[in-house]
Amino acid sequence: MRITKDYDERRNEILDTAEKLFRTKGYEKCTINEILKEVGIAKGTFYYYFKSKEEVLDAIVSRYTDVIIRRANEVLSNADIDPIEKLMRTFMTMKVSDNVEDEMLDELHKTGNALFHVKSLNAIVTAMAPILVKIIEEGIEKKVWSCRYPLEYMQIFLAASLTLTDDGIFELDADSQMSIMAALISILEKVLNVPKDLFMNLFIQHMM
Amino acid sequence: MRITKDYDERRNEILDTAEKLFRTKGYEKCTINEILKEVGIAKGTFYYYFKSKEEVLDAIVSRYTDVIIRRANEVLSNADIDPIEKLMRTFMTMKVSDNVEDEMLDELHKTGNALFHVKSLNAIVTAMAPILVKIIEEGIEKKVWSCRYPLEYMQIFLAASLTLTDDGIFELDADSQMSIMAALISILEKVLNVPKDLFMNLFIQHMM
DNA sequence: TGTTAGTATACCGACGGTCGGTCGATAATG
DNA sequence: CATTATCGACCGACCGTCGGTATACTAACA
Repeated sequence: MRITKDYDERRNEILDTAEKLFRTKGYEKCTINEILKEVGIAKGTFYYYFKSKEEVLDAIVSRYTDVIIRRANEVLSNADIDPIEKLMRTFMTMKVSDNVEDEMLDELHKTGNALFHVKSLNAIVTAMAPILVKIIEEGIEKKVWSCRYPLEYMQIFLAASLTLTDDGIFELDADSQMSIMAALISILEKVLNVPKDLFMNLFIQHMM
Repeated sequence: MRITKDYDERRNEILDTAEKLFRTKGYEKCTINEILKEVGIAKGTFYYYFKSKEEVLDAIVSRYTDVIIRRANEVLSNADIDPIEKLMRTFMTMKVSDNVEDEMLDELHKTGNALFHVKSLNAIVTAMAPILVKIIEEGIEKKVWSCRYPLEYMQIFLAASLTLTDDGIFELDADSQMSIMAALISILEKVLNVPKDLFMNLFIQHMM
């Protein structure tokens, strides 16, 4: 009758299901009862693992941002690649879907989910900006580029790209999003004082 | 016993009260019953004017964005001032508190209000970007500056500044916010290909 | 021109139903 | 037998509905 499971297993079960439902219905619209029904547990069990609905959202946001941060740090600590390549790869780890998870993340934004957007935006900018700054500083030392406001530029870059490419906030078509990406890259070239189209050409290469 | 009022008067009464409460308690935390109690009306009356709580929020967002858009258009259509001055003034109309309303707007962001942020961000970027583009184009014609991606740069500028200076999303101190403003202005100088610190000096003058 | 019947408009508040969250009981585990 | 995990009835707060009512406006008639 009563099914007991390992703590982590059950917890992830709830997390996976909640994420799937948040993605399809949106956080606000999705009820806890729906999650319970889908997982096949009782109310009490849910609240044994999470103390509120919002805590589940936080956990989901963390799962994603942790992955992004980990990847970025791996790139950062790799001594074999030059700063330019590091910068490109770091941005790539945020956008390119090398697995299914990233597409799911896009879905989560679509459902008009303000809270999710704000939470992940904050988490990513706060954690990513310092990593990017280190790459910028590495490039300054190696005379690859120069930069007046490393931290602020990175914050601006991250905030703008995460906000403008979020389908839950702006419903821009693919062309418009590509134009914005091009503009962002050109800004990056300008603030780092590198030759025009240097990053853009590399970006196109990376996309192939 | 029963107090009847003019339609617009009652509607604004509800709007004013709701805004005050959203500002002090936050949109999510504020209940409709609290609004009713404060205004001194019944449930039915509220729903006679608005079909949902969210519709009230939309109306409040519109009230603010409409003012900003109107001011921006006034600046745009003024033939007596040059593009540089137009650009500065337009940005000023968004940030400088020449009346109390703007401070109230800041409060609304503080309460950790994701939905309000997303709604106003969308409204402002969508409406302001095209106006700014016209100013940019005017400057291009008059050979004041040049610009590769007018629309996209303005979208990026607006999205970044509105997001990063929002106390409800990032809790940055005054110094950090000023640094970001400085970085944003320097980006503006770079994307418009004007001399370094041109806008920055004008900005400082405007602040005096 | 004063009266009244009729209509549109603004307003009321009890009620329904949903949903997030609590809690004491209880089954499995070791 | 103690700890851990699970259960589900229950609670209270809240959003939104609905049938009905008071007030203001209009027009027709005396």
